[in-house]
Amino acid sequence: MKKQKSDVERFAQHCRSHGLSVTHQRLAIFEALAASREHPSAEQLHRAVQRRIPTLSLATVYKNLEALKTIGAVMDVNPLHEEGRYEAALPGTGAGKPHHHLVCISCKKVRDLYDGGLDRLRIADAQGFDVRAVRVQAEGLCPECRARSRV
Amino acid sequence: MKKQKSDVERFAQHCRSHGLSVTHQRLAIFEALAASREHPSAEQLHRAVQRRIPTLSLATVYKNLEALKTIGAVMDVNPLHEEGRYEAALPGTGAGKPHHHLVCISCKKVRDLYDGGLDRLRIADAQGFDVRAVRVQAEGLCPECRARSRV
DNA sequence: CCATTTTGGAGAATCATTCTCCAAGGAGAC
DNA sequence: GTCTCCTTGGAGAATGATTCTCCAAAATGG
Repeated sequence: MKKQKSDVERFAQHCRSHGLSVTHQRLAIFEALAASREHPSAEQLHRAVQRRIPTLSLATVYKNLEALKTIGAVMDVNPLHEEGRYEAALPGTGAGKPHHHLVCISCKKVRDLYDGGLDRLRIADAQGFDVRAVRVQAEGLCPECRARSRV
Repeated sequence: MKKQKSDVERFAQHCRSHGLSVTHQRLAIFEALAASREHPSAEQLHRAVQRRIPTLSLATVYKNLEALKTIGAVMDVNPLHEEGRYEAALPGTGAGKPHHHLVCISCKKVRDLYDGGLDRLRIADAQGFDVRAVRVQAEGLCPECRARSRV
């Protein structure tokens, strides 16, 4: 079909214009990701693509996801997945009250964000989920990393 | 000081009422977490508490964080930190437009959430951050997990 | 203080992710 | 198409975070 072709073309151009070659492994990984609405893990993508390319190694999936992230063709669902981060949750600890987070995309620092306006958010279409909490995560560069990147 | 004492008491009661004994390791870990505004990792907490309890093992920190999570005294900053999750980000892939996420706290499934009302959020006090993106994460039980938990 | 559970410490085991090294495959020039 | 050059892929080892196993020590309830 025509539409499919043009998506592949767009991807190929995006890669080439950023200096990445277009291998069939890379293309297959991207196609599998774009076709899924599951926000898959590297392992799930590996399994999916292996049906087409049985020799595909898991390390290749990781290498390609990393490469595609740097050219903006792929995103992490979450910027804080490398190690667990915790906060106290008992009243009196400061974290007892509802709050949100500022996350530095460079150094991964997290700051609390208290903003009454964000506490009244309503989810219009919860798709059958029983929503227990709505968290806002504002992602950007912290003051320290801004200063450092300006040097 | 009086205030300090009462926080410790509150923590001890919370533990006992949930069937957890109150060890000095557990208390020290909670105190270190409550005293920090850094949203520390397990490793950072371990280093902090070791100054008071040099023999404390890292495994103990993990075991206690897990135990305290189940009684609600501690929370993860992020429910998706066990493995990386990805999405395509090129126009035409559906993930190109701004969107938010519904996350199941039980099975960790992620669904896209398109809601124009959430795209206009402004951060009142960005604390010097250069905010690049504001993501809303609605956490709760997905339809499947709701059905399963009702059995 | 005694008996019963729960917990802590040490290190091995596991899981996700990254790295190393070499051979194979793409991209551009002819 | 063919020849280089450089990027990429595959295999498996290495690393880092987290969990498990096993036994001794400490907490709880009487």
